[in-house]
Amino acid sequence: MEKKFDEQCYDLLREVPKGKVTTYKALADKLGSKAYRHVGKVMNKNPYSFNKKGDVPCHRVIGSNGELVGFASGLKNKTKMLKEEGVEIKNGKVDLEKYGYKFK
DNA sequence: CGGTTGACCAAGT
DNA sequence: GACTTGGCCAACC
Repeated sequence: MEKKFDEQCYDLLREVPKGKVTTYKALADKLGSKAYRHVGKVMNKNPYSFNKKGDVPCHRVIGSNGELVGFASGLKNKTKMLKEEGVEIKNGKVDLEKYGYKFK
């Protein structure tokens, strides 16, 4: 057990390419847990912001239904960033079928 | 060790 | 269709 659940979340998140998004549920599920909540909590504290060396695109993480749930810097900002990356957002929602990244 | 906390989710009212 | 409740899991105090 080298990495904590938190760090695994970050690692998985780093895997998400630009222009794609993932869900808290997918992350937790991929890690073999249902700690959706914990993922968000960790992201909120996120020791690595995508703006820092950690390069963790926390803004690419959204709700399970493709709906943007929350963001420390403001949901508006999150939406904007995603749009900048090429993700089409309708009414604060993302098309998971198109932009939802699937982990291997 | 027990209780609190979360950027959640699904179901119920 | 908007709001409330319960549940789930791991980290933190």
